[in-house]
Amino acid sequence: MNTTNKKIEQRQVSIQALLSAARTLFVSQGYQGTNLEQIASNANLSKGAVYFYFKSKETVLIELLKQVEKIVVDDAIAHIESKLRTSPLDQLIAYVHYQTNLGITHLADVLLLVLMSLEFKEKKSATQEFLAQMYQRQCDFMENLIKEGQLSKDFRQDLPAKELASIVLGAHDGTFLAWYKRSDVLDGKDLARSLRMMMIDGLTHQ
Amino acid sequence: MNTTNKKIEQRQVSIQALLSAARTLFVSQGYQGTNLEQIASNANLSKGAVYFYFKSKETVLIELLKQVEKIVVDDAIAHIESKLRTSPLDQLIAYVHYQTNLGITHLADVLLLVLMSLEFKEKKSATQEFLAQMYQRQCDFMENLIKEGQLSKDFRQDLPAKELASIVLGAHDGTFLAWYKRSDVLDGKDLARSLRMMMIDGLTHQ
Amino acid sequence: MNTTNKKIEQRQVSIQALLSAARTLFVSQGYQGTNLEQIASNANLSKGAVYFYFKSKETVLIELLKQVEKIVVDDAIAHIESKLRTSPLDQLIAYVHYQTNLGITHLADVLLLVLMSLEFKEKKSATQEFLAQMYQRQCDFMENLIKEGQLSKDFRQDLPAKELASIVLGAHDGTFLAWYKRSDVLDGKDLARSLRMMMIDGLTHQ
Amino acid sequence: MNTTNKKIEQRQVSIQALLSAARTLFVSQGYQGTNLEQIASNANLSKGAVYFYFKSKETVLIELLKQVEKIVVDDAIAHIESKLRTSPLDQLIAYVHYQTNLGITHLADVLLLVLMSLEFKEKKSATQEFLAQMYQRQCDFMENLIKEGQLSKDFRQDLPAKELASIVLGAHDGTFLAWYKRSDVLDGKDLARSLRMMMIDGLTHQ
DNA sequence: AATGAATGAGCATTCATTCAT
DNA sequence: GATGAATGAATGCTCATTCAT
Repeated sequence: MNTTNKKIEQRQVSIQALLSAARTLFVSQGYQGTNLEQIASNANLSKGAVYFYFKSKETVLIELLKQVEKIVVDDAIAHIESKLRTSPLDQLIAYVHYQTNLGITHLADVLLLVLMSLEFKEKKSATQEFLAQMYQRQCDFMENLIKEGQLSKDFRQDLPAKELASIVLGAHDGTFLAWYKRSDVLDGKDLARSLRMMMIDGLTHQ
Repeated sequence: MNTTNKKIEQRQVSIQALLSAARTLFVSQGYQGTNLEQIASNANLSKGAVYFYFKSKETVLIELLKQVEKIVVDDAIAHIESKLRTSPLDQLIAYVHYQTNLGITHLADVLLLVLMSLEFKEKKSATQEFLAQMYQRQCDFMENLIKEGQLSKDFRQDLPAKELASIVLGAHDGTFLAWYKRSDVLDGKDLARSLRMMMIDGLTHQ
Repeated sequence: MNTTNKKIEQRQVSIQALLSAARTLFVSQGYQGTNLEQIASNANLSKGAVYFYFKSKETVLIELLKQVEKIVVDDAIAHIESKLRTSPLDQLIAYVHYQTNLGITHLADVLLLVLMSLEFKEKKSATQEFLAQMYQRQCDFMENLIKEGQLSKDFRQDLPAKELASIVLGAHDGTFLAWYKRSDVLDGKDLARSLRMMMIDGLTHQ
Repeated sequence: MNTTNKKIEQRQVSIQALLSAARTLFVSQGYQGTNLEQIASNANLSKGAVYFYFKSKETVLIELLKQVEKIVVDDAIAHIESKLRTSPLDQLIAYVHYQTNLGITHLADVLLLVLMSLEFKEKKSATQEFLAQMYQRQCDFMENLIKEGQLSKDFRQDLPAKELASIVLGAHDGTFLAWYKRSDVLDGKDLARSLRMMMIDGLTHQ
């Protein structure tokens, strides 16, 4: 391996160390509650290094959110859309499985998304716009899925799709937060299974 | 009205103005994102006045949370317990009605509770302890209610009560957050009704 | 007693309570380290009352210092001058007795003088000027006394009067401060006697 | 000189500039009377720089006091103990010489010690404890020296050692303060000589 | 005679950001 | 590629002072 490659590799190591430190800290302390000194030192680097790799503190967050969007939105949608031939109910089941599974495999990413949405809710900024778009995509996707399910009579028709979609997404977010608050007394598998069944049975109730 | 009464009244006016301003700002910008200058000037007072009435910024929040606890926890539990003779299902219905109704009559209070819980999650402080106790009470209450409903066969028995309780509470919180994020496109009544039915049908599914 | 007299009496009671509280606090915490709230509440009054009786915080101090000047300077000098016919040595003995005695009967006053002199040393203000004049009077008095004693051969002539005067005054001040710092382990009577003898024997050494 | 050395040197320059500015200001205005802005700008730096080098305002003071302890206590004691074979009288003479000399070579340090002792007298803090220990060491050292001198009959035995020690130390402190108050009219050499002789003759008086 | 309410300037401290090296 | 030094704006909080009652 030549010098340039080594450098590029080192670059990636440092960037990943910084992003990883930032994710952990943003989730546990919030964006405002985390300072650059903490991010840098948790990555065994200096504050200056953060500015070598990122334009600002907010850029670090946006970079993280780009990674999260891929996992939580892009891949989720792709995963379901790979099953287009199946019924809306099967698609919903696949979606809910996918999402509850993320709570196990990518908890920090999911929480980061939920928490940053709230922290940047009313703060005009690049981050806010990025998050709003991401949320909109999730809502649209879920609303469409529910609408199809209502047309196919898989799902209940007595409640409007838009509101049902918000509840499905909101219940997921709320459950992740509950899991985060009380992971000491809750069982992750049971929680995931309970959420899935509550959502599916709730939506298919006639 | 005598002089003393006028002063007491003025006191209450100022305190309420400050608390009200603080609630609005804490909900929209977060606790850390709000500074005392904003609270004071939104109440048409100076920063110094805040310290005349409250020991610290955190005391303002705790005072608000005490009010919220009464509305969201004490009154809710009292409301349900006034119906002790009724079936667990009826009690759950009453609870869910009560809570969804709060989203209309006391949205800011409910949101304050949810948001502060997250912001203070890992911050050792009086606030954190206060919030943790409040949340514990809610969880215990809901878990007991669900256990009773499972015993009486009102509710499904295939999922554990503790996790179901977390989902009911989490779904409420998540839905309030969704409502806050997208109140422009959602219909409050529909959302409340959808949440109630999803929860009740989800829990009573056999 | 008529109403007016009662009022005048009440006035004096409040003023004395404030001055007394202020003296104690200024001595133990310094002028800057004491706030008006403490003075007022230690006198069972409100902050506003202080401003009813005094123009400002500094006025409170100046009022106290006027009382102190009478005791520590005026009365001391008068006391010695009542013995004008006696020898300079006897006058010095009388002075030193008087001053060490003040450490027992009026410790707070003496300390207030010493401490405020230091705290206002380089702060241009009415207080500073007042203190400087008081100190000047003490120095002049002592220097003259020593000069006379040197002329009468009561005192040593190998050291200049001005510097000796500063040492006598400084030793007193320093000893009062030492007493204040370590009154738990020192014996007041012994300390006073030791200081008197060190000063007298030191000055009369030939 | 390499880069690292330059940085280390720059570091020391800035730290010393800050400490020096702080010493001057603390002595002339007191600790409370000095704000960080003054310290920083007197060192041609910004307020932030103070916090780059010191944890807090109080840390700046403690750092200064550590330097002072070395000069005023450690070195003084070491200086006398290097003469252990000599008589207590000679040791006292050496001590008094050493201390009066400090008034010329390290006036600011000596004054800082005296003034901060008073300002922190009743303020529970790290500084207070540090100062109390330093003062205790001085008292113990002087008391022992006087006791030995009393045993060897070098010093008077009619007064207790503990109180005599307090007077020697107190007289020094008081004289330094007098010198600071009136250096314009006093002669430093004469003052130092007068203090030395007053102390020695006062202690050896039989 | 005295108080409670309110102000506003001042202060210690934090922190994102810049920059020379 | 990365750091240490330094900045300056922002913030929670204190406190002397004012004033209506």
